[in-house]
Amino acid sequence: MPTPRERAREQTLTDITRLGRDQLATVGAAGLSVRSLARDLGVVSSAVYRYVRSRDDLLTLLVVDAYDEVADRVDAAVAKRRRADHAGQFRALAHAVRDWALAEPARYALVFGSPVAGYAAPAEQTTAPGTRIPYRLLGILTAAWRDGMVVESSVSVPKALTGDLARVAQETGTDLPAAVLANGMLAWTSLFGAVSFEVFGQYGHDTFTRPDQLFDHHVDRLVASVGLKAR
Amino acid sequence: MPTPRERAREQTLTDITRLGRDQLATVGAAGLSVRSLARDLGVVSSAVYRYVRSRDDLLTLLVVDAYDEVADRVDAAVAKRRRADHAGQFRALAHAVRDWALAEPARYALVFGSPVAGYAAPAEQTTAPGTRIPYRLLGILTAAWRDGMVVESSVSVPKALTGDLARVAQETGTDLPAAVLANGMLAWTSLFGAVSFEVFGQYGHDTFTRPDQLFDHHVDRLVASVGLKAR
DNA sequence: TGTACATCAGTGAACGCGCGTTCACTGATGTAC
DNA sequence: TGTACATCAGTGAACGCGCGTTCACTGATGTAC
Repeated sequence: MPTPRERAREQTLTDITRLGRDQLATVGAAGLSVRSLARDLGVVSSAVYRYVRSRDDLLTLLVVDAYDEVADRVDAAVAKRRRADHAGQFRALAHAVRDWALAEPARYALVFGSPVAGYAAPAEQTTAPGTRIPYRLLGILTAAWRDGMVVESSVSVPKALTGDLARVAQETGTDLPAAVLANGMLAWTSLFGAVSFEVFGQYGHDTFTRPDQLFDHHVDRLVASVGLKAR
Repeated sequence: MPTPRERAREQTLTDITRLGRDQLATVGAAGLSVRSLARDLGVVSSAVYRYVRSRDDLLTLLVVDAYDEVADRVDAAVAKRRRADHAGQFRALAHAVRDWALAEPARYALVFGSPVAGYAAPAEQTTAPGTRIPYRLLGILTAAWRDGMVVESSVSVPKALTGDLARVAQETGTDLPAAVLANGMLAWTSLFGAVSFEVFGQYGHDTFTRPDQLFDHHVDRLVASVGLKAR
């Protein structure tokens, strides 16, 4: 059982994360400041250093927090679909990413937008949470493939890519053929392109009255492009 | 003919733009500073205010500069292809964007990445340069359509989008059918998704030994998805 | 061509503000005997 | 159960640095007569 001190520490860390999220939303990652967070926390600035080693460390905390939250949403959304409904799972993943991104644009920008100048996310801490969504996508495609629910692509993959794709397939333990794996990666980047355009306002704010419908349409096309058969 | 004073002013504005680009590359848009730019320029900080009204104004200058430079590269690349080679023009556009983005990641991030916290680009100044590339893409597709070089899409567009698409078509003066226009927009967002993933390092820096080949493959798929026939 | 005046680039000081990080410290909480 | 000691959260001062913007000014360049 945790001691009162341990519980207090846990609580303070939670508060720091929450206030850090708020700061991201108002001043952005580059403007994130230990001193200002300390003020919000009602504590002297040096006290924050009991919890994070440095400003960069605080940023890493928020990066991991953001990655984990989107991935949790994705997992929850995918889990609601029937195991055999691979296309539905793919759609659920896409919509979960979009919904979270629209609700949390600053945190989306932190992990999927432009890099923060002068900050490099430490791979040991961010790789695992950062790869959860692509791994989930890969898992959905692999299951669909095993169930015979992927129409094999007639498009041939350039020779220069087959080596890399074979390595990726081996590292991730999938038995997808190279062409399908490549399609999956393209769908993945296209998905984030669509979400980024909408979240970052590239479309112009009044071009589409129903951006959700445009997104649906895009996802439909992506489902088709990876060859996922409807259930 | 310009007076020496006018030429000097022109030269200083050019220097400010160049030094601003350098700052973007090292400290990012959020870190861009009038004082530090003044130091680089060898001048007292208040002198810069003879040339830009404020820090935000400086940022706008750099946004316009970046938009215009990519668009110039795109125009030059497209112009090298034969008028009837629509698919080739599309590919040229895509590669010009990617080449520029890889050469100028900070400026690419400024205009196509996450928004800069606390800064809103003034529409009057940035809309025209910012729409050059999508307009060019639209022009390529429209010419191809008129030449009968687009296979009509069998995909139907959701009803909720037809109104918006008709308005876009009218405003831009294209006679593309809604389905092709929609395909063009999706290709456009997917293109920037692919470039952003590569420039922002989302793939992991050693996943693909030949990222150019992956991009080629992606562009091939986009050409097919909009229905552009090979020449 | 010469002179008086207007324009404008750049100076230097100032205002009021922010930042990350270190360090010696106080006092409360936790633990081992 | 009580006491001595260790741990650790939070303080407050300090270091050395940065920022945007305004303002009265000097002196060079440009222009109108």
